[in-house]
Amino acid sequence: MTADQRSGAGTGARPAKATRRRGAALERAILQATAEELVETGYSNLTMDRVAARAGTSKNVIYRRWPSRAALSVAAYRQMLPTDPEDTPDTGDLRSDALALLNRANDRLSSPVGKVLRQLLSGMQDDPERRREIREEVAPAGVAPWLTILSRAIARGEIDVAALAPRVATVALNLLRNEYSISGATAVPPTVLVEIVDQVFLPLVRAGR
Amino acid sequence: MTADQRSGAGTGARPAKATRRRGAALERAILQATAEELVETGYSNLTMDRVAARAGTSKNVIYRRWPSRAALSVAAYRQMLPTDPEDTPDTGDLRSDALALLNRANDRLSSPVGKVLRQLLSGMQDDPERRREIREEVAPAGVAPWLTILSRAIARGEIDVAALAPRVATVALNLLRNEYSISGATAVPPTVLVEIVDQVFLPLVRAGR
Amino acid sequence: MTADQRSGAGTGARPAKATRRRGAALERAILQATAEELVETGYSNLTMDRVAARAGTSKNVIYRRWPSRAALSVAAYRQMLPTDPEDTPDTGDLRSDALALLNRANDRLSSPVGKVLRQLLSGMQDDPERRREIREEVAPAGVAPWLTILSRAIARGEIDVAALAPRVATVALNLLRNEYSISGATAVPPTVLVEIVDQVFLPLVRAGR
Amino acid sequence: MTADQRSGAGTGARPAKATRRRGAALERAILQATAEELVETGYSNLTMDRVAARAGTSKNVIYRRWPSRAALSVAAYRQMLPTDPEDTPDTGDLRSDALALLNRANDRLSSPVGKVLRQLLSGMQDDPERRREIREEVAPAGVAPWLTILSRAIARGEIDVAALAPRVATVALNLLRNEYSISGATAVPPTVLVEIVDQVFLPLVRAGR
DNA sequence: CCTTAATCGAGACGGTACGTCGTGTCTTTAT
DNA sequence: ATAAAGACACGACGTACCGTCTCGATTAAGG
Repeated sequence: MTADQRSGAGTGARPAKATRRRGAALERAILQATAEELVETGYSNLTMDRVAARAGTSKNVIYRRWPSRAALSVAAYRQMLPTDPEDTPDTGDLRSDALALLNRANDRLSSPVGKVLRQLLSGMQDDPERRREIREEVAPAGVAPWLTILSRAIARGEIDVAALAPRVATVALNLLRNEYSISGATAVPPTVLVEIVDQVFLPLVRAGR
Repeated sequence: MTADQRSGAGTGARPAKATRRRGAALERAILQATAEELVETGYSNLTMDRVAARAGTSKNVIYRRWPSRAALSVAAYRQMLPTDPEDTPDTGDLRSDALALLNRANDRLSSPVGKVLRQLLSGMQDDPERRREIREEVAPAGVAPWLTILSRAIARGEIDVAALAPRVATVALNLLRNEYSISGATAVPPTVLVEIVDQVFLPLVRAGR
Repeated sequence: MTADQRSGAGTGARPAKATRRRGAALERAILQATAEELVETGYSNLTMDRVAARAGTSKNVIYRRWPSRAALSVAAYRQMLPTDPEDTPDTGDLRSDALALLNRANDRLSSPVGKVLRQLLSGMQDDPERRREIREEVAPAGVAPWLTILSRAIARGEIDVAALAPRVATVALNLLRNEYSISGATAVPPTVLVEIVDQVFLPLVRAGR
Repeated sequence: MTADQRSGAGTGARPAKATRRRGAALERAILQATAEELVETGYSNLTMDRVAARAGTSKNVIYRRWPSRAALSVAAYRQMLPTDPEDTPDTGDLRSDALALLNRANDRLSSPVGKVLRQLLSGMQDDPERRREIREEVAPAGVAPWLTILSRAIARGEIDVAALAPRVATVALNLLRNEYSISGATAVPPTVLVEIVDQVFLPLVRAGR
């Protein structure tokens, strides 16, 4: 939250905001407040009243921009995503690369941001529109680096080109996601990641050799 | 509430049930009503008031048995599960067996009961107690038949004994579950099942041969 | 309550009021509804739910203005009081004047409004705040005309000035009130009024002569 | 509360009542419990559940004997009344006698028992049956001594026989009662008693002389 | 520069559902 | 047969949040 965003809210003689926010600045403040609420209380406990209060605005202003709690939350989630491009690991060894990628995915899913993501996916079980938004935002993000490390392994002659098939390339990621969808909030232990890589991922990509 | 405010209950023209339900019979009626509400309106739209009305009882009676909407719903879900033992397919061909099992799982997950299951898992993101209940109820159910068909294939010499490793045996099921957790409410098309079996499951179990 | 449980209000086929009531207009509507309920069902059977329904609003709105059923009822009672100034009888004869005043008081106490008053006084036995409100609103109202007719009688030389002492001037009224507090709901018969005037009031005010 | 009334209520391993009470003993225990609740929490906060618990019995047993909370409370109130015959003051002076009687009435009305009485009268505004019960029990009690002191004053030649008229004889008592019905819970200050006697009672009974 | 239309902030409004409490009735078990 | 225990069906409580609305204050833009 930027410092000028809210002047002494709650003080008896309110000094009156320096200037009334509009447009983009206001929108950012609302999304920021929503993001904070999402992290602190979770999606299912997020209320429009609290978001409005935290952002120093009114529900009216929020509903003018987003039609529902769900839409607002998805919009706020987008702001939470890291924007820096991720560098794909390149150790020269497929197993190390895969473990690195899987660990990174695990870190993200177990981070506050990941927790929010899972809550959103859950909370929008019956809102296909929002689900699509989230899926399109998130899903593709993870596939590319796997294709990269597989391509390098193919180049090294380690595995066959068949491993680039989407179902094969994403198998580790999908199994990890599945762990979360079953286990709920807690982080997946590293042991499981090793199992996924050694018992499923590596045997599979090497099968076609 | 001041006590002189009390209304006389039961003076209306109630049909007056033959005899007042109690204990198990009443419990069954409540779970039945809950199950119907779950199928008709979904978990997130289920209200205690409606369940009570539908069951012809009062919220009081419900809260005496289950501490929350979540607990009630999980209990009702249990009643919805089919109780007949499932016969494991045995076609003499591992691929056919796997497809049959996966199709059956898909049918279940896309059925009303499956829909309810997914809603429950979603709605209890932050209620580890209920999650555990569901997981324990549901998860193990699906693994056994996979071990069976794999054992037969091993006996036939089709695949290696390594395929009995839990992560390997459940890989198809887990990938299917993952499809649902991503795609949401809609059923997974048969094409995907075939892909999972042919691109992942079969190559993997045959890898150790 | 988990927040994903939220229902959409207003989707039904509401008639949709021309314009939404606010402030004074709304307040009047609520007090009107309360007054009607008080007369129809009595204070002890008055419920916030019914008042809200009758006024076409929600309990929320009522509780925002009045902290309790008691406070609401007292406020409604105020609206029920006649606002027109009462003309003091002046027959030239103290006995006739007194009987006229006492009859009027009896009529008021036995009217629906009077019944409500008595219910309120009863129902707020242990709410000193509300009692004070009622007392201040109601008690003084009745004393003035008695002082007037007594003053006239003094001017006529009928009685002594000592009759203006508060305890003396209000004795008839207080005895009438006492009849109600003992007898409960029913009206006090005219015979009693005559007795009070002839056996107590007149002898007393004439005593000092 | 008699000692054998309740054995270790609330202790983990209930020792089981020595013997199960029946008939009169049970009835007394219930009325005793009711009386205690009336004094402690007041009529409007008295609940059947608590009475049953306190008496170590069940609501069923209570309802078999008394049809309602009101009837039970009135019955319990009767048990609270002092049974010893009251001695009428005889100072040889009507004013002293009257003040003594009025003070005694004031003490009773402001005592816990008096408080209960007023609550009952209030709470049964619309239960004529119970009101009658209370009135018949209580009202006559107070009149006799007033007739006694007035008779003695007549014998002394202090006042005229007309003072024995019921309305006259009870005027002080009724005015005191009225004070309570207006002021509510608080005790009436002694000043008021003196005023009633000196400004109303004495002038009135002496008027006919 | 001054009007004018739009938007903001604040909060009231009409609803639905919550989880709790007390009523008076009913059922069961044990004395 | 009745006591004790407690479940049952009902209605009301007071609170929370929804999504809509009204209202005055502020702000940007156009004549």
